[in-house]
Amino acid sequence: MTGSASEPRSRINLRWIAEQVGVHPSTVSRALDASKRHLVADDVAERIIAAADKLGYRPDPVAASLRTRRSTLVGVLVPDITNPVFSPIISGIAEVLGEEGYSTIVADAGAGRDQRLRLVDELAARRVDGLILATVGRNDEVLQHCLAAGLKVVLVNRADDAGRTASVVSDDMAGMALAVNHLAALGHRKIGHIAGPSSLSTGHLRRQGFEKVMAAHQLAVPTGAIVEANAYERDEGERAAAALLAAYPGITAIAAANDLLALGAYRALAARGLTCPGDVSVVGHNDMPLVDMVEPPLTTVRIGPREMGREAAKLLLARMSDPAGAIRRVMLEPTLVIRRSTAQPRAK
Amino acid sequence: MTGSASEPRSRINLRWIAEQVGVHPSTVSRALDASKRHLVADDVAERIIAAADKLGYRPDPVAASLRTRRSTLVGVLVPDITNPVFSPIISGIAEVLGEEGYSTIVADAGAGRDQRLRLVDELAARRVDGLILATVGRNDEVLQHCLAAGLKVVLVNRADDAGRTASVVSDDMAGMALAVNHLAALGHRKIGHIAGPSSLSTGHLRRQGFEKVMAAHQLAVPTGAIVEANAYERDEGERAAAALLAAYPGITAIAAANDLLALGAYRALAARGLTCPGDVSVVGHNDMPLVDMVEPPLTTVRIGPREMGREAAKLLLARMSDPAGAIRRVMLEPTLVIRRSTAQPRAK
DNA sequence: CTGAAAGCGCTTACAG
DNA sequence: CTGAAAGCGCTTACAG
Repeated sequence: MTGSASEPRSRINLRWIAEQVGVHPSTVSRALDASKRHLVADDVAERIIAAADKLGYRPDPVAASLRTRRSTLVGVLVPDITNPVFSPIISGIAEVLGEEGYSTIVADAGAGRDQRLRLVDELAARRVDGLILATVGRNDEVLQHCLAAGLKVVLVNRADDAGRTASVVSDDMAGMALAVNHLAALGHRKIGHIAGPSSLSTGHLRRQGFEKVMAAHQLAVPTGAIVEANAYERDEGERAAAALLAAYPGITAIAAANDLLALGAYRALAARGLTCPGDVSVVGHNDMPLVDMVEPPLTTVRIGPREMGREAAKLLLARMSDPAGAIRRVMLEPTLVIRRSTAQPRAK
Repeated sequence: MTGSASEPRSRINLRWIAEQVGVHPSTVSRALDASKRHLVADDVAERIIAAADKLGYRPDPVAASLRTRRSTLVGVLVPDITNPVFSPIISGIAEVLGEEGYSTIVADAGAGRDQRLRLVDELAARRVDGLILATVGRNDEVLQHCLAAGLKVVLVNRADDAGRTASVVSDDMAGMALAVNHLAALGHRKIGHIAGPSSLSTGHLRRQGFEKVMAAHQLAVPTGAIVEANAYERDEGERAAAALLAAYPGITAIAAANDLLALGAYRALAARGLTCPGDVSVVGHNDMPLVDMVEPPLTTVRIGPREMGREAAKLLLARMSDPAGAIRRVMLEPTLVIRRSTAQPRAK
C-alpha cells in the first residue's frame, strides 16, 4: 500500500505552492493575504493565486492561530440551549460571524458559577477572538473574569449595571410599557406583574418599566401586585401567578416578564377554573416560537432575537477590529404582538 | 508602562515550568499527560504537577493541535438551529463531549448543498476530530464528501440507506406503529398520514411504518390517504392536511410524521371549522418543547432527543478512540405520550 | 518587491 | 527514566 486515495501523501501547504511557483513561502503567504497582497508584484501574485486555486490550497487556521494568537473562533455562552429564546439569537450570531470567516463555538453554560468560569477559561485557551455572553447577571462575576483576562466580550439580551462592555438588548422598559399600555387601553385597572429574577437586567428593567407605566396611568400597584419568579421557567410562572391571584383580589390582567412565565400563568388560571382572557388577560414577553399556537394564542412583546444576535455579532466584529473604540450599547425597539390572550375586562 | 496587569509578560508554557523544576520540557510534557506519566519517575512527575498547578499552567490546545493534527474539537451540523427539535440533541451532544474535554462547534447548515460542503471543508480545515450530522438525507452528497475526506462522522436522528457510517436514530417505524395502534384502539378506521420528505430516513421509515401497521390492522390506505410534505414545516403540514381532508372523505384521524406537521394540520382543521379531536384526531411525532401547551395538547411520539444526542456523542467518542471498530447503529425506543388531540371517533 | 530566519508551544521518535 | 532535536504550517520583523 502506498497510502489511501483519501489521504494524500502530504497536505498541500504554503511551502508546496512556493516550490511550484518558484518563490519563497513568505511571498506566497503575502500574495494570499488580501491585506498584504500589495507587497507582491502583480504578476507574481497572480501566478501564486492561480497555483493555489489549481492545487486546492486551504490555509491551515491552526498554524496561523499559533503564530498570530488569533483564531477566527468566537465563543457564545448561553444558560440553556434548550430554551427556545436563544436559538434565534445564536442563529443570528453565527450568520453574520460566518460571513466574516469566523466559526462559532456554542457552550451550554449550565448551572454553577464554577462551571461557567471553567468554560470561559477553556474558550480562552482555544484563543477565541471574542466572546458573546447571553448568561450574564447585572453584576456578574463571570463577566468580571472575562474582562480581567483581557477577552473581548459583548452581552446579548443582557446588560450589566456598570456598562463595562458592549451589549445589545431590547428596550426592556419600553417593551413593558407596550404591554401595560395595551392592557390599560383595554380598560384594565388591576394589573399584576410576574417579574423576572431581579439579578438579571431583563427582570430588573421590565419590572421598573411596569412600575413606571402603571404610575403614568395613575394605576395602583398595591402590595402583592408584583411577584418575582426565581427563574424564567414555566413552573416559576405558575407559582408566581398563583401568588398573584391569592394576594390581589379582583386582578384582571397579568403582565409577565417572559413568555415561559406567562405560560405558567395559563396553568395557574386553569387550575383555578379561571379562563383567559375571560377572567384574566395575560401578556408575555419575547414572542418565543410556538406561542402563537398555544391556547389562547399569546399576546406578547416581540424582541427580535435574531436581529439581536446579528447586532451582537456586529458589535463584536467592530470591537475586534478596533479594540480601543468606544463601548457601544445597542438598544432594539420591541413591538407588541396582539393575539387572543388579552381582552377587555369582564363587565362587572 | 511595563505591561498591563491582565497580560503577564509571557503566557506560562511548558518551557517555563521546565525551567522552574529544572527538567527538560519534554519531561514536563510527559508528566502532564496522564497516558504518558508512567514514563516519568514518580517524584519528578509530582514536582512537575505541583509546579504546573502553582503556576496555573494551561496547555495550549492550538499548539498541541498543530503538532498532533487533532483538535479536541467536534463539529455539529444542523439544518436549522431554530427548529426546537435540535436544541436538546445539541445539548446532549455537548454535554457528553464536554465531559471528555471536547468543545463543540455548532454550524447552521442552511439551505444549499454548496454551503454545506463549504461548512464541512471549513470544519475539516479546523481539524475537527469528528463530525455529527443531523442534516443528512438517505443518500447524501455531503455525507459522501465527509467520508471521502476521511472524516469520522456519526449521524443523528437520520440514517443513510447504505449504512456507511454510525448513526443513532429513534425506531421510526416502531414510533409510527405506536401512533397507529393508539388510533386503531380508539376505534379509528379511516386514518390518513402526513408523510415527511421521502428523501429523509425519518420521512421514509415513518411512512413505511404507517403502511405496515395499517396493513396489520387490515385497515385500508386508499389513494389520497397519504400526502407527503416537502419539508418539516408548519405550512407544509397545513397544506398536506388540507389535501388529505379533500381527498379522503370520512377521514377521522391523521398521523403526522412530525409535530410541526401536526400543528399545521391543526390550522387546516380550524380553517374548515373542524374540531380536534371531535371531528379529527391528530398524532404528532417528536414531542417537541411546548406541544403540551397547544390546544388541544398534542398526543405525540416521544423520541428522546437529548438521549439521542448523548448516544451520538458516545458513538463518535468510540469511533475516535477505535477508528477500525465496527460501525454501530443505535436505535432508541420511542414512547407514546397521550394528551388530548386524540379521542374516539364521533359516533355516526 | 523578495528572501532567509525565527518562532508560536507543543509532541514524539530517537538516543542514551 | 530523561534529554536533545526536529517539526507541525504559518506569519512577520529584518535585510537587502
